[in-house]
Amino acid sequence: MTDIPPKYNPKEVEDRLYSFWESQSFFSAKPNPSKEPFCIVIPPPNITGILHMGHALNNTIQDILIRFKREKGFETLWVPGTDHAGIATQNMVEKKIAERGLKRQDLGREAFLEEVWKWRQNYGNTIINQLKRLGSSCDWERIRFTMDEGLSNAVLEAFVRLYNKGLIYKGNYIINWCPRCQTALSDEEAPYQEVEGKLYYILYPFKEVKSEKLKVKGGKQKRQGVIVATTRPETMLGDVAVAVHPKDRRYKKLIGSKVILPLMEREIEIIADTIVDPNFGTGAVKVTPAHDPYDFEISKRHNLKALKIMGPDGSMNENAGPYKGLDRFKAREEIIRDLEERNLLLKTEKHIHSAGHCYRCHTIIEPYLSEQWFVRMKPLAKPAIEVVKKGNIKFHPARWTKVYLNWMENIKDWCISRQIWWGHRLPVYYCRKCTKQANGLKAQGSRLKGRGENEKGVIISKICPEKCQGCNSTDIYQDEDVLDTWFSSWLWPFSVFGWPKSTADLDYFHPTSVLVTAPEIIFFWVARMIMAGLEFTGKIPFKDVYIHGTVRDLTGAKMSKSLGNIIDPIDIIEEFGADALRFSMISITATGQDVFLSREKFELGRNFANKVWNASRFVLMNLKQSKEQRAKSKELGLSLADKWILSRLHRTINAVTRSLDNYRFNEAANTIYEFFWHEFCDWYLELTKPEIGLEEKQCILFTILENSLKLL
RNA sequence: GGGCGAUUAGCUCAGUUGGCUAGAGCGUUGCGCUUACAUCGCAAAGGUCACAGGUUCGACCCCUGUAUCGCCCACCA
Repeated sequence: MTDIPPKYNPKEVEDRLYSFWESQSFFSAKPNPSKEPFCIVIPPPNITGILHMGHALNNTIQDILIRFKREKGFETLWVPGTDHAGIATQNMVEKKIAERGLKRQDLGREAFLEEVWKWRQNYGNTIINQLKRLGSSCDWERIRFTMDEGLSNAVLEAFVRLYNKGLIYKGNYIINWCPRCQTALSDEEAPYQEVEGKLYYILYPFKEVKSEKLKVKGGKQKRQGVIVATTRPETMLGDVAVAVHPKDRRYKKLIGSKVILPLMEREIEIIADTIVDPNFGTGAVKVTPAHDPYDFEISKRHNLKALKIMGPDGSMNENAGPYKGLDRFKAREEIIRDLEERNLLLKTEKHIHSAGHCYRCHTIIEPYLSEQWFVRMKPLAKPAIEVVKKGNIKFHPARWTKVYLNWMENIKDWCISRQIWWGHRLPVYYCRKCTKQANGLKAQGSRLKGRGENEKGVIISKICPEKCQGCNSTDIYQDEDVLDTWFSSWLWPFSVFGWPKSTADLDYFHPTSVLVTAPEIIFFWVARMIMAGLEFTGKIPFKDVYIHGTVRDLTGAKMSKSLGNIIDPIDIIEEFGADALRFSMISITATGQDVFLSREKFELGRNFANKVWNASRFVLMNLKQSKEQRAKSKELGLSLADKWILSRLHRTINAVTRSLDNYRFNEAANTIYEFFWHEFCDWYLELTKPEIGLEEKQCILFTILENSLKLL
């Protein structure tokens, strides 16, 4: 803004411009039983986060909805907050103390957590402040955090209830393990990505074949052993069998015979299992129960023991013989070299396959056998499928319904324990005496727990029990693990209102009205909230789910720090203004479509904001009357132009309302843009200039301006 | 392997109940500093709406198939 005319008093105009914002009491909605409320809970961004364009889009949409409903006279509430982001935050703080040469183990659990809370104190509000800068009209008095006392209480309550219903169990299974973060992850936290790897063909010689005599040439190989194909040769150290399809002619006769596991020189059996696809590789699969989920299944069917060859950090352990201590990828190299030396590596071919990656640090995850806690999901999914099928919860655009249902119908149990320190610690306690006994029995092979049965010496309780109910011992300790962050997020729509306590807020604002989020969050959060809502409150948590597109750069890549293609919303706010940012985003984002951003695209909003500013300035600088006087001069003769612009205004109001009712935000934005710029400014304002001194003209100008700003 | 989305002006994209001479922003060309705005105004050029069939009085929009690009999911040893 340069060259402001001298007669124009910027302060005065600004005061006028914003006066009607202030005249409305937006915030701190209170339960008002006589009115139907409109309520949104913000998808809690994580406390390590900084505002990115996805947030900007998401919050702008919510802000539009909430302001729209306010304008329509609803009692509105928009609850903001953050989640504690267990793994991400812990990584952040670990990095910070590493600068002092410390590991979290050096500090110990308690001192480390103090560091985390300190970190949160200093940095945890960054994103909240950024949301404020964006202009989100949340109820900032009500800001919530998943580690707050009330919300933590809800987490423990939920765990105990599910456990008592037999919906939480502990078990030894293959889970996704991040060797860098050294914790278990849920399936959703380990998204599959394509990796260019290799498929190694390895000969497992028959028992009778002396390995020193091996001469591998041409067709002779088959007579000397079985060839298996693998992408992860290092796991062969933990092989306990070779599996073939029972009907595979090539191998039928071999079932039951033995081969020698190379390098380890162990005897393993050839077994038959229908899970094996005869058309892949050689049709023979090495079976590594401790390091592959499907091999684990096979091992259960054939009663094979699982042999773990890797430690939690992804390095080889004492079962790996000479490879002990090597990192998994280093071990792979050495094993390949050793196999080559022995003429056992027959072929290597390029192979593109998918591997899970840690969603926090992008390390390739390791399928890893370990004892974890799980939520049994099928029973929770059933009612959550029904409410969507019945239309009690609607997705916008509707196509996401199918995605949701498909996932829900194939849902797997949810691994909820994490081997980190920052988070809600499991409300699980053990009596040292009883568990010792139980472990003794386990070692003798007796089966101790069934589905939902209490393991001996295990106490599930929100508070630490004073003594063991079994043996009265007071030697009690708590499980070391914490819960998946999403185990607190899935309670969000009612935990923010005080659940499990029954509160007036909960009664009035829950279920909420609409949930606005990105597609990748459907599984993480939306589906789980629906399940939790039905399970714990008996109600759906929201009626509408609006799924907006993903923000991408011009090449279509998702914006991410690692790609370096981020456009920082704060930069845009500083250069163009928050209104320009928000208006641009909305007007270029078609319903549910991904949005491809570049810096230049924000010029659209900047230019429009500038137009609005100048038009407002022009109207207000010519205004002579007070608001009260203007109200008095209502009944005036209207010219054709006056009637025209007023009719266009009302048409615009109707069109914008209709668009917003149908979640068609870009349409609404473009409607008001078109009206304000090309009808109001280009025509009416110009037409009025000669008569600007007339009271009735000023009156109409002000009316149009005020209503346009309200629409905007 | 399954599911989904996209394909419209030089560029980026809108276009929901099938009825237009198919629209916008940016860019381009010409003119314009008329006391809100050059982050502007006026005017103009620019499209066989991916391709091939079909339904219909009428299709950018509905149906079938093809091609290209992208995304998500899946037990790719």
